[in-house]
Formats: sequence, C-alpha cells, structure tokens
Amino acid sequence: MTVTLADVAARARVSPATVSRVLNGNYPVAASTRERVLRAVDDLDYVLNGPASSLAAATSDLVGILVNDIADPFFGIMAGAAQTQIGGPGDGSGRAGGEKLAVICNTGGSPERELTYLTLLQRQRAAAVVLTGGAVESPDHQAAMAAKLAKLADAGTRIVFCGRPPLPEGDALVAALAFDNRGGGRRLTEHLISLGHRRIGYVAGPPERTTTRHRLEGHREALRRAGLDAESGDGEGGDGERLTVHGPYDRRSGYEATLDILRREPGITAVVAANDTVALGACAAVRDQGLRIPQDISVAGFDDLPFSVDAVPALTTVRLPLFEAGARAGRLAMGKENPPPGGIATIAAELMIRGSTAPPRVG
Amino acid sequence: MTVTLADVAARARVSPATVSRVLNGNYPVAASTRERVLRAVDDLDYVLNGPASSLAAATSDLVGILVNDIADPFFGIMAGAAQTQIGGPGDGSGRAGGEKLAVICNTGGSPERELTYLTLLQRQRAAAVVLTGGAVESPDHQAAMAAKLAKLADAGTRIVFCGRPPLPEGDALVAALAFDNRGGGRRLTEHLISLGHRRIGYVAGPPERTTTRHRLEGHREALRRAGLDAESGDGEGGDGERLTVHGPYDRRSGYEATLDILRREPGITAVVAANDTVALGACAAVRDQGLRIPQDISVAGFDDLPFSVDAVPALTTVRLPLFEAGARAGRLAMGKENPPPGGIATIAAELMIRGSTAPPRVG
DNA sequence: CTGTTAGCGCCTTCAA
DNA sequence: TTGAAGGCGCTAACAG
Repeated sequence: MTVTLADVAARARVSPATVSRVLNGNYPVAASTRERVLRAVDDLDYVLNGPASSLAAATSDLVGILVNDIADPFFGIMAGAAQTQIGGPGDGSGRAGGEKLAVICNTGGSPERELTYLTLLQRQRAAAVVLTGGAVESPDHQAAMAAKLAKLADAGTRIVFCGRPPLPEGDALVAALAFDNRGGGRRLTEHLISLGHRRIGYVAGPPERTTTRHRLEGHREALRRAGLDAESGDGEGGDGERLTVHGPYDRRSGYEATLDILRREPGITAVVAANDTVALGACAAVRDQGLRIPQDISVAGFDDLPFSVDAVPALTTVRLPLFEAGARAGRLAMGKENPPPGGIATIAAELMIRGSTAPPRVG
Repeated sequence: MTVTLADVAARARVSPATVSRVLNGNYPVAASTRERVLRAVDDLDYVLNGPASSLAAATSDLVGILVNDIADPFFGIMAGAAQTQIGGPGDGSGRAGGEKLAVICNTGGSPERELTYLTLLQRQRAAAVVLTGGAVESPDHQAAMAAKLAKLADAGTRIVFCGRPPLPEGDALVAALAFDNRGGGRRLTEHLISLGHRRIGYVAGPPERTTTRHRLEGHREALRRAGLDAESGDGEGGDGERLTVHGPYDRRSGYEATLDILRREPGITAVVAANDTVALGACAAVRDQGLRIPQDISVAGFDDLPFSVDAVPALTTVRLPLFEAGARAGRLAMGKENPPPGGIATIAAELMIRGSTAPPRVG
C-alpha cells in the first residue's frame, strides 16, 4: 500500500541504510548513488514515515509555539515570525526537506491547556518549545510549569521564552527574551505626566498575569516619582483602586472599564490602556460619552499593533518589536543563534507619541 | 532514563498490552486493573511516546491547520476557532488525554510552502488537515494540490476547506466551507450605488487568488447590473483598469493603491477595499489627501474584523462569520459533525453598513 | 562509501 | 478479561 524506505532501496538497488543517509544528508554518500536514490524516491513518490523516523532517532522535527490567543495579532505576529525561522524556505518542490514543523498551540490563556499542550509536545518528543506572552503567576502553576519544562529539557527539548519573564527558579535550561513592560509602562505614564496630566485612569489586564503586573508597576512607578501616588497611587484603599480597573485583554473590556472609570472619576484627563486592543475600546467609550480625543481625554495603549497607527487620532503607545523578538526566539529554538548571556535578554520598549495624547485642557 | 510502557506494566504487575488498553480505552479492562495501571502511570510520571504509538497504530493525533498569514486576524480567528474544537478542553490535570494536537502552519501565501506543509503533515500521518483562506489559481499548483490531497485522503487523513472554494475537480474526499465572497462583494457595491456613487475605486488583492477574484467579480457584477460597466466595468482597456489596483492584502497596499487611484481619477467618490486591513490603509490615504470620510469619499472594507467597528468613522464592510466557520471546520475535521450535502456549504456574508459610507456630495 | 544487524516503544492479532 | 509475540518503518552503530 504505502511505499517504504525498503521499496526505495530495492528500486535504487542499495540498502535501506543508504537511502536513509541520502534522505538525512548527514553522511557521505557517492554522488551517483545519491542520484539513483533520489530518482527512486521521486519515481515511487515516497514520503518518509515521520513517526517511525522519530521513534528510531528518538527526536522529532516538531517545534511547538505556545500562544495565549492566536486571534490576537500580538501573538500572531510573534508566532508567524518564529515560524519563518523554523519552517525554512522549503526547496520549492513541495518535497519536504530538513525542515522542522513549527506548530502553533493556542492555550486560550488557560494554565491547564498550557500544561496539556506541553505534555502533548513532550509526547511527540518535540525538538523545541517556544512559550510566548506573559505567564500566570499562581505558585501552583509556576511549580507545575517548572517541573514540566525541566522534564522536557531533560529529554532534549530546547525551551525558549519570548516576551515572557524567566521562571523564578531561573533555570539555566531556557533562553528567555523578556519585554521591558515595566520600563515601557513607566515612560508612557511619564509622558502623560509631562504633558500635565495629574489624574490618569488605568485599564489593566487580568490581575494574575505577569504582563499586567509589570505594565501596571511601571505606571505606578511613574506616578510615585512624580509624587502623584497620593492621588492615583497604589496605596491600599487609596484612590488608585478607583482609577485602576482590571479586565481581559480585549476591546470590550477596554470599553466597559473606561465607562466605569469615567463614571466614578469624571475628573480624569487621560486613560492608559493595558494594550492597544483595550485602548481601542477605551477610545470608543470616551467618544460615546461625547468627549473628544485628545482635547478632553488623552488615550494611550501598549504594543503598537499594526492598526494603532491608523486609529483616529493615531494612538500613542509603546512599541514592542514583536516580529523581531519572535524571529529571534525561532532562531534560538533552532539553535541557529546563541542564547544571550545568562540566558536572559531584555527587549527594549519604545515610546511612540502620536495624536491621541495631548496636554489636558486648562480649567 | 525515560519511562516506558513496560515500566508501567511492571509496576502495575500487568502486561504491557493491558497498559496499552487502559491508556487507549478501546478495550474492556477490569476496573481494579485499570485503577492500578493509572496509579502506576501517575507514580512514574509516564508520558506516552507519540512516535512509537503512531508508528504502531499507523495514525497520529496531529491535525494540521494551514493559513496564509497567522499575523492577520482573519486567519487567526479561524485557526483559533478550529483549534477550540480539536484540542478538546483537556481534563484539567495537565495530563493529556485523547486530545488531538491541532497545529497551525503558516504558509505565508506561498504555494510551495503550502505543498511542503502538506508533505510534512503527510509524513506525520496527520489525522486531518484544514485548509483556510483562498487558493492560488495557477493550474500547476491546483493540480499539485489535488494530487497531494488525494494521497493524504488515501492515507486516511480527513481534508476540510474553510473559507476556500472546493477544488475544480470536485473531489468528494473533502468537506468545503466556502464564503460567499462574490455575493458579499456584489451587495457592498450595490449599497454604494444605491447611495448614488457612480465612480468607485477598487483596491483588490493579489490577482492570482480566488478570494480576490470572487470579491472583484461581485463588485463588477453590481456595476454591470447598474449599467455602470462602461465607466468602471471590466472591459478590456476600459476604465475598469484605471479604477482597479491589485496589491497584497495589507495596509500599505491599501494606502498606496488608494493614492494611485485618487491621482489618476480624482473624480471618484468611493473606494472599496479588498478587505478591512486594506481599507484602513485606504482611509489613511484619503485623509492624507485632505479629504474627509465619508463626506468627500466613502470607504468600505470586507471581513468585519474586530477593529473595523472602532475605525473612525466605523467601517462599512461585509461580515464573514470567521469564528463560526473555523469552529465548524474543526468539528468536520474531528468527524464530530457530518459534512454538508454534496460536501460543500456556502457561508453567507452579511453587509454591515456603518459610518464610512454616505451619499456622495452633490456637485 | 556502503551493507548488516539490532532495536526504538507501542499496538494488535491470537490464544488462553 | 488478560498475556505472549510479532512487526510497524526507520536509524545508528558496527563492520567491511
């Protein structure tokens, strides 16, 4: 039924081992022999049996890329970029060569699914795993992840974090590319403060995620440095709680949280959103209240997704080099690039000042 | 080093065969035995060897989802939705159960990479393959695809098209969910015509793709029905060529093509874009020319991606139920749902009229 | 440079 | 309901 290595060997009048060597290209083979083998492969339309190959070699050509939400371009861009480094350009023949199969796994942000996918990849003896985006900070989950990743690494799977802080235990097993969420958040709020804003609403992400926490910490640090923490700081029971609302990283959350903040604190002059998608919702809410951006309320986002520059007015935000980071993670996963010193690199975040922020109205 | 089925069997004091049966759950096993085996699995932290299992069973639990560009939410939404039906909810333990591993493969729109990924999936003996988005119409590629898909289907891989027209040969091997791109395109342009527009620019996608062609055909059909084809129709050498510009499905293309059209045909009163992303670029171009939307120029898109409603003014577009279609494709791939009659279902496209279109200025 | 020989770890008849 | 045995298709020593 299906043609096997042995069939190819028979037709090329060589041993199965030779066919294997030609196909894997890891061993010297006479040019004429190789020629003959390749012709037999084409004649017979032979396709390697992946499972058999993986079983014998005790490794597979699968590389897993874990993302929270593939419908979100934040992850789509990173995952796509990683894949460009992993899949290889192909040989243009449709015949697969030495490429790895880069597979994107959508966890939906669920810790359980994250672990499940890791188990699935462990099963497949994946060559590498790239974990993107922030982590959930529950101690249980972190411990489970650390254990699972240790096992994977133990089995020879390369582990790369992309846009995700390294594990607390700081395993040297992994390379980590961490975004400077805290610094970016701080500079963004400093920008607003320098424009003259004093009461700034903050629409945060889900409280349990590292990304959320880091961005918020940056925001509050800026407030504190400016001596504004009495008004908007993080003191228990202070005003900070009225000015900060948590919610998922989506448009709707931005819309509703902003309405909420505006209702409770009509005196705010700016809203900072946890990311650009949330910011879009915030903009809609501001407008629906009959307020103008930026004349009445300044709005800012985070990430600088492609659509942000097209918002009207264009969104002030913090640019994260998602494509570059994803590509680098892909290269690290393939062993094409050496890990950064200490295994950890921090990726800079750049403030992008655009039309959605301006000085508050006087009076 | 790594624990195998045999280790589990030894610890549970049963034969390897019994362990296998417990794990696969396809055979009757005494409850007490099963209990013992499962405990041994947990104690030993056993993880099934996927390749070995796939080799022996001649099938794997991999499901491939092919997309053109995962950074584009159009594909991200479909792929994510498909994955929800394929990955299964997990058992909440991090221990993988009978789930399939849904993997997203990013072709970048390249026919070669599409074929390469199919070969890779064929290698892995994938359980199913979902192909999303439009196809490239080159006869060579179509033939190659048909041959490859036939082989996959032959090996037991289920094939599902999602948002993609069935192959010309109309293999009964596949289930196809096709978007009504033509009808959507037609109704969108009819809407503009009914508002009074007579000279309408069209920023099309890459000419070789089915999606591009179908949407454009719908557009031209509307023009023809309104007797406008002399002005903007598809006649050879006619004005249609001046009013239609092809380019990739991205923002930049929308921006540049729109500038181009406006330069050559300052008299147009509306621009239809091949999709929402392109439309965003078109909007930017219109504004940069000092024109207002919709007072001076109406702009419309296609797809109704999440950000479209947040454009200012909100984008008139054609809604495609991407999530629903993706989820259905996932179910078809899993065999959870029966294929539509004839293997083909057409998914309706709904006109969404918003603020970016209005009657043209009089005079 | 090429052939021979053993498994890789699991599933699946066949018997018991 | 359970065990024994063979083989899935390939790779990786080891010879030659």
